[in-house]
Amino acid sequence: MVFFAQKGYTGTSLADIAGEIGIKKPSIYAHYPSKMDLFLAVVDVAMVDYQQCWREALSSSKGLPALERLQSLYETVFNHYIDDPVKMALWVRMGIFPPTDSPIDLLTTLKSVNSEFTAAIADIFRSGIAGGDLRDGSPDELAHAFFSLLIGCLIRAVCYRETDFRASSRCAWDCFAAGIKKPENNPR
Amino acid sequence: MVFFAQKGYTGTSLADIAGEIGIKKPSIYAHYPSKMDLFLAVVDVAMVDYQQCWREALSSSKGLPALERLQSLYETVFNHYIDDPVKMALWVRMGIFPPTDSPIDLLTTLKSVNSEFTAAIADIFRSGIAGGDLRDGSPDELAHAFFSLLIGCLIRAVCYRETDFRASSRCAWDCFAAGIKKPENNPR
DNA sequence: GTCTATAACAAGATAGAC
DNA sequence: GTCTATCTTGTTATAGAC
Repeated sequence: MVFFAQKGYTGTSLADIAGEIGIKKPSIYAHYPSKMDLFLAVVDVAMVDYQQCWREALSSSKGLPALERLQSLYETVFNHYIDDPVKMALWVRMGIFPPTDSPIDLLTTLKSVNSEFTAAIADIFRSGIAGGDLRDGSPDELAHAFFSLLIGCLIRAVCYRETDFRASSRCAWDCFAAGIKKPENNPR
Repeated sequence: MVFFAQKGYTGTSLADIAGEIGIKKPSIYAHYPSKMDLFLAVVDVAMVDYQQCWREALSSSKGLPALERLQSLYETVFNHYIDDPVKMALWVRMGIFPPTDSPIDLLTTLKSVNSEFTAAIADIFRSGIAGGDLRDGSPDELAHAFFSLLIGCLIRAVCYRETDFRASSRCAWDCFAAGIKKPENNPR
């Protein structure tokens, strides 16, 4: 929902939401028992969308060499969010600043959802290092670096909405890719 | 202020703040004409602190070779925030999700503050490329990549508070540094 | 400067008619 | 399911005593 993404949980009133969809405030309670339940339903949709995005990206890139696969994942997830600023803003907000009085621990939930994908990224690094394509290093730390770059680029895109960061984010990836690639063996 | 960082502007009540510092709610109005004025004063402190951090980091690293200077800046700013999670949370929140009903455009203000430092980083890239230390590329895009990695690492640190990301963020920098460095000229 | 008291208001939530 | 009307709570803000 647009309002939760832009104004946050406490900043959004039920009157806002009701007006958006053309009904009056009390009618919301015919669909959701409370504001928090409505919010959690919205978050749930975003969470499923996030998981689908990653799972599809992982399965469709299966078999690629490590570096190309990482780039494919980076680009797929980046494009998934860069084209939908509202979705991205909601996700960033929930991931960093969930409402403090939520009945379930949203941060913990999101982290456990994410752990599936950080583990997958770490595995790709592991196999790339084992295969000699990638420079040696800790797979977990490298996965952290991967995610840091990705969310850093996405967040700058949220923040500077008027600028198109596609090219710059591609540049960021190119630098990172050059840094994780195993240096060519100098002939002789 | 702790509450603004943790619960945001709308999520923070004046009663919270008054209780924190040991006075009663109405007494706040002896110091600030409104809640928003109080908030803007807090933001102003954070903004000055941010500028000081960057300006000191820039001046104390003056004269270093481009790559070392970039690393010095990265580490200085990272450490400045990693040691103070509240300060970091406030800064991230204001930078991404400022209150929507602020009388001044906080996002624009922050961006103009930041433009001084993105320009400085781009200049360092420019001179590093000219001097042959760094790989060729667009200085502005490289500066974007630098900031993306930095705030990505910081935001992951906000999010996963229980994990110490110092080592991992150093790893992220090492990858990036290896990627922006000019490849050694293969002898022969 | 800080307090008690209170006004004015907005927001979440509920009851009951249609 | 949706509405009007109402209740309750929490919050900003002000007035006036100490």
